[in-house]
Amino acid sequence: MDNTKPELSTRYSPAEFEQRWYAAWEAAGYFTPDASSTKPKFSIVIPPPNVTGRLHIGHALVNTLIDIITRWKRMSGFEALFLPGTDHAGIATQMVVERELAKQGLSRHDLGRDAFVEKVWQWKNDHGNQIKDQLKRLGCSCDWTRERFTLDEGLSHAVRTVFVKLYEDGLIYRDLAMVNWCPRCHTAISDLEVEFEERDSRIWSIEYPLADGSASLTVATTRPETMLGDTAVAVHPDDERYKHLIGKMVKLPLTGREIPVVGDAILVDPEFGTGAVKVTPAHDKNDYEAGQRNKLASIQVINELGLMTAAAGEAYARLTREEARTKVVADLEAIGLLRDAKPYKNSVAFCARCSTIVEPMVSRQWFVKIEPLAKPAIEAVRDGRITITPSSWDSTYFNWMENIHDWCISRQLWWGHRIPAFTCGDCQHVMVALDSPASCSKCGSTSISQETDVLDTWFSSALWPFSTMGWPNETDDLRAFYPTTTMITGFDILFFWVARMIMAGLRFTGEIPFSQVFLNGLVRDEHGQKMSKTKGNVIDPLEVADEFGADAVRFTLAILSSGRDIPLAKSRMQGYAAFATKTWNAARFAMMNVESTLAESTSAFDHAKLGIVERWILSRCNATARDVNRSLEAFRFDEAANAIYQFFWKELCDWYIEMSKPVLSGREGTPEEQHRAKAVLLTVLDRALRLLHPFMPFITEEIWQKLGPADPSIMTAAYPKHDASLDDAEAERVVEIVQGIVTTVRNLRASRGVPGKERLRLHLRADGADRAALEATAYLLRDMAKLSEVRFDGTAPESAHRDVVGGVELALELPKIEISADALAKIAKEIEALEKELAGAEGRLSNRQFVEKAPPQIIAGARARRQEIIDRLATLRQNVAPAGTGE
RNA sequence: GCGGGCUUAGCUCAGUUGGUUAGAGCGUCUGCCUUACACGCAGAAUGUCGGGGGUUCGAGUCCCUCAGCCCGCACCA
Repeated sequence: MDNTKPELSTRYSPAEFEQRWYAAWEAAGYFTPDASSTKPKFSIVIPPPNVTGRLHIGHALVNTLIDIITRWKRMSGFEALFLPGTDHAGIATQMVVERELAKQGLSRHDLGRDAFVEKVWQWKNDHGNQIKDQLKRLGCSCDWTRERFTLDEGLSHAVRTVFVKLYEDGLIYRDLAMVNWCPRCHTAISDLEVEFEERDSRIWSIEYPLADGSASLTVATTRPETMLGDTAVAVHPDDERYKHLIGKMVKLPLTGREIPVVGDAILVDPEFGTGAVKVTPAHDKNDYEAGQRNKLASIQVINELGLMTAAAGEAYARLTREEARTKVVADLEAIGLLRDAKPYKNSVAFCARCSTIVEPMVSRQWFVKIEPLAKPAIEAVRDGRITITPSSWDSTYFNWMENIHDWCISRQLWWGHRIPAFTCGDCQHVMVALDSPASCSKCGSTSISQETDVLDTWFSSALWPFSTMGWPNETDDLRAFYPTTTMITGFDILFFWVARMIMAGLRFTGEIPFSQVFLNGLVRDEHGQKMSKTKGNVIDPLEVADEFGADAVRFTLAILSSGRDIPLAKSRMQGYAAFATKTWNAARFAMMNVESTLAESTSAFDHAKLGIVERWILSRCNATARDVNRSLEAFRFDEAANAIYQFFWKELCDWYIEMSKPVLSGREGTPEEQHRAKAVLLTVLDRALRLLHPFMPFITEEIWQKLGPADPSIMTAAYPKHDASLDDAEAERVVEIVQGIVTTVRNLRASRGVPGKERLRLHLRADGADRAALEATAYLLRDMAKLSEVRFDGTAPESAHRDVVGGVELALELPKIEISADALAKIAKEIEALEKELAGAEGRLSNRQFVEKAPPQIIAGARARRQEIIDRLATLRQNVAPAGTGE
């Protein structure tokens, strides 16, 4: 009770305190959990963003949700770890640096491998902190002392360890295979990194004459340029039209090469097209397999850069695929062998990274034999050790895992984990080991060279939950925080990342990497369109954080986060910035009224002596704590945020603060009551701020600190939990009646156009406890409904307007203002609706089946409702009856 | 082809194990500067819950079916 009352500035200006609080929290070490703590552990690892990237709204969403859960757990008594870090993102990062080099007219080959890699590291050191600063700006409570990078020495060691183990277990093999090749990235990519898109194209029919000139076969293709590499024509072995041709030779147009007609029941569907298929084993997956079956030659006519090779013929060599296509079609037409070129829709494979058309290419690559890894990973989800939320993703997960293909893990890049395979220069013996062997284990030669390929970035990401904790070493962190508790990430990387982490975790740590997976939706614009720079509908999280405050951005993302698509608009953020302002102003009001600090006043009131309004708000606050905790348990961020929003704004501000004003100002009640009201106001504000803190960390800390708390920071204060002893059904029931009466009177005033300053007289009829409670709170009715007096003596005049609220009959004396036609029509409409409902209720209650089968409480509810309708109809009819004829 | 999802107020979405009276935010309309807040207060309007059928005493909720939209996987001569 000093005279230095805490104060908040009159305006909410998040820029004044958000960054200040982040720095203070970090400096105080609040983000850094203690692995040796005896508290229960909660841990979550960040989905590592690309180290060269900038934070986009999708990152903001995921990390906000992670931070909400982490802060909530931390306040709920857990030793909580939010482990941050970044991903080296092989292709993307290499591309960025190559683009930089290109500006100087250089390619990576001009620098050489070592110098180029050094250049990328330099780039990483110069630009890799951007994401970090952006996460800080959003308030993410990451433990920066544990920050990791997928190319750190520790994580690289984990990658090599895993590679060696898988190799030794026979789960990694190197083989010649048809892979997806990106001519632009100049590397193989995995099936997942290929995106298919429907394109309007053509299907060309080409005539292939038999070598003996006796006849010809017509084949169809969507890629005429590949005909230069055809090594056979296939027909179905049972096809009566063609079976006699099997074994004969065809003269391949434009090249003059003779190729055989083969029978292949797998490749050819006799119903499709002409029933004859050209076979290009070097450039088509199915043709490659058919080539193996039929022992066909393979002629590579397209090279690693997507250019036609010498084998395609001098006329076509060095043309691009597109140029070759045009020329082949023209040349065929010129010699009269092009039958037709019909418009055709087909799905084209693009590189997910650079959108170049992928070229199927045969090359020697490293693969992971995935089925043995997938099986236990399927089990872990099937038996519930890992839960996926929303659960509708289960079947997608199973569907993919059960039909999984071997994973191509080698990339022809320079930036990444170089594959720890070593080849003897003399005997070609291949050794896979953590470190470079000094000599060949077979022939003793010291001429050893390491594999030049690097690993798919996702190979290292798959280890992230344990490699970041120090695995394969038995570290304190690994013991304390692994398995992690929760994984939150976008559903788009369920296969890329989540599934692979589960497989890797089970295989190498023998444990699930996390027990809960929450898959969040994808942020779209307000019309559901994907955000993209070209469309110009991108919302930059940093920009909006500056405009509305990081708290508003976080709250908006949380409250919109349900669903697969998250339609985001700046106007929504503006709306929740208004909520922050509301919070600020409510706190200002409280501070103008309270007389003690939070530290002094906690539980400084005797609950038994509290008035009904105080009991009510404490009960509501308690129910909100229950709802918020329950929603967060279920990852229903939208429900949780909404529960706080509704409680804070509607119940706390619109009702409780208004209802407490008469007592707080001293107009009503005793000094003791005033004292208690102040204590309750402070208590409820404190609890509300704590509930809100995970969503809006900055504003809650700024306000809370001004309240003179006992704890050093709200982020380490206890999160409110439901306390059954604070549930007060009776207070809630009574206050609901009070609210109902106030609302009814306000309604009538508005619909009758009663001027705001005119005070009206209200008559109430209630029994026993209700009457006592209403008499005790009559001052509230007077205040909030602008009444001159509230009477309980049954002296309401005939002309008064009647209504029933929660069993309490009310009669309002209205001035002689004609009921408007609108108001009358409204009442008539309501009567009509009630009559309809009454008929329904009566029909139901007189239905024997309903009475026999429905549960008792439903029947009781129906009876109560029927009575309510009857009462209400009576009052409504009375109100519209001409004066004097009413009963 | 296989698998999954969506269709609820003008817009964007909630709606737990079926319980009859379908909610929120934003927007719209009306009246208010009431001593925390006009980024505010009070009040109001709006839904054949995509169409049809079924199960049930009772369906937005379960089943079937039709239509439209979306996503993933596979295939595409």
